[in-house]
Amino acid sequence: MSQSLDATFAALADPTRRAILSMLLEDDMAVTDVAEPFEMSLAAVSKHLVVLTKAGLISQEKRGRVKWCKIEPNTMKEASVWMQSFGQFEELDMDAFERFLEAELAG
Amino acid sequence: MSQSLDATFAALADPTRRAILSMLLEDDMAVTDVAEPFEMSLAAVSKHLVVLTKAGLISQEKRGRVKWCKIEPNTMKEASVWMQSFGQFEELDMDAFERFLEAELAG
DNA sequence: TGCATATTCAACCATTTGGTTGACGAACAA
DNA sequence: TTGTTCGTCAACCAAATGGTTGAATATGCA
Repeated sequence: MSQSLDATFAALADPTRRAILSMLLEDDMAVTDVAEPFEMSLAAVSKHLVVLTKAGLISQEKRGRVKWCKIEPNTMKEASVWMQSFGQFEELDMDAFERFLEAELAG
Repeated sequence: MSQSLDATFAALADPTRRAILSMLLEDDMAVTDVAEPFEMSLAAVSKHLVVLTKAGLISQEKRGRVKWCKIEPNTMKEASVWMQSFGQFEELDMDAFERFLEAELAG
């Protein structure tokens, strides 16, 4: 489902979370492996993953003990297109544009 | 000059600030006029404008008593480019997008 | 001069954010 | 069963965020 731009941009505002997204671009990963390169606790990384999940930027699926994280590109696409619209379609009604995106990307 | 992605995304995470950017797409505006449609104090809007300025998303120029705000599209473009690096997005449904554009721009 | 307008500053407040630690439950392995 | 690994939860903390109000500054105008 389509997440809010608020949550998407807030999630992207943190460098740790952007790094996590870059890592997940390579491949799906378990929570412990996601946390490994960071100099913070596993619990902290786990919280970052919750933020990313709530924003719809990743999804998590538990198989056995292991919770796998994978990128959900649609949400980022929505934000990306919202941003590109500045400068390209300056005359657009942005409210209508947001409604359009929401409808398009929901499907 | 290039601002940090942290600041750019954090600035974009607030709906008031995105609304301000949409308004400034139409035209440059004075601080008081930017604040007018919002149900919050002028000081609060002034703070939002500081955030947008520090992020490089707008610039402000004082002429007489009036401080004019204008969009700086380059910063948003840089963030947009960062997102494009996640280039896994499927293309938007361009037919639907063009129908939307046509409808919007006709009005 | 004296007053109104435009904007910011300063102090304050409640909430959110990003981190910590220790305890916990769930799943595997011996 | 016993122990180990995976991940979250709960409580706590400091700092940042988004808002308020009232005072201050700076410009323009009569």
